[in-house]
Amino acid sequence: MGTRRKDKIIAILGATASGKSDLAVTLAQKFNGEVVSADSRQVYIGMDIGSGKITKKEMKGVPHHLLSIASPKRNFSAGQYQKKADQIINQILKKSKLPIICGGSNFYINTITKGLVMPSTKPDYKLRSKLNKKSNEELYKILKNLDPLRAKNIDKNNPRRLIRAIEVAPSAPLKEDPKYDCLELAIKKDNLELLIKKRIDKRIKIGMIKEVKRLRIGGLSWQRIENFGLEYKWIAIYLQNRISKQNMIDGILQSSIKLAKSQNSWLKKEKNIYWIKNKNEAEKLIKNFLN
RNA sequence: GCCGUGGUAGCUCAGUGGUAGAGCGCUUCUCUGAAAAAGAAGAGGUCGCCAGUUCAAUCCUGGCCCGCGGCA
Repeated sequence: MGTRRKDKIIAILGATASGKSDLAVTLAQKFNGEVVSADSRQVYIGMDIGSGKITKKEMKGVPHHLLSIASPKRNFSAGQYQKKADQIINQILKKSKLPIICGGSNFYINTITKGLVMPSTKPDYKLRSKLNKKSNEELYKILKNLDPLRAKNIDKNNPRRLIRAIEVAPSAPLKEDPKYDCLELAIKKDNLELLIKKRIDKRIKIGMIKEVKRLRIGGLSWQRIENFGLEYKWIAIYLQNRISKQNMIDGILQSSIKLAKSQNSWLKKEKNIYWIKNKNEAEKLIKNFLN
């Protein structure tokens, strides 16, 4: 009575600017795959250049999923991502093709690779904005009444965690239930700083600033745009004449480097990751894995 | 040259006659429906240089060096 063998999928991980998208396309071509993006910004419509979304041309005919699927006016979440990604992955598997998850939002990736079992309570944004006005102490008190157990080991200084805990209270124990057999490959790359620098210039040249203007004209508040971070944040500040263009570029660079570092340190602690330097190493590992 | 003003953490600056502070950055870490988000911890200083006053000077006094503004 063995458990059913799990379906095999691939995940391409790595810091921003490490070359995930290209590698995913190459591997998809070689192994009859389709790419499932795992990026918390690329899910939004109209956020293309600044989020580094792959272009039609760069896809080289390989189907890509979960890009431009949500309005930037609404919040997207890891839970929504998990549901959609599961659907897509199943569809790809039904076609006997190989799902290749590819992206830099490691929390999103974990919802799939680890099969995080999220609390069933959906985010309640009205409640959140109400709770956002309260101090951490007040939030903690509320949580303590609702869910004393959770209150014991929560980070008391983190309003987002407190608010979510109140939202789902009383919470069930945290669980993981992986649905797939996943080979996780992470790209090891030096010189990220230089790559990021070049990338900023290129993106400005092809209209990244206009893209942000368009978002604003499309009805997003500056606050909302700044919340998206990195290029969106700094360009929005620049467009409000709060900083110079050079400060904007410096800001994007600095935040991007910071992001890359935190992505890498997230990946470093994951046990099941294979670190690869190039596509040959990736191909070998995948061949092995699929046999 | 004269008058004024400033020199304190990598950066922008608070501050006090009694063991040196913040914000940002940096390093490390946390994360179970906002994750490019939200948090935690830590490392960084002969407080421009030299002398004086004082039990004690980053702080008061004098000199010097450097930056900035004005006058000539």
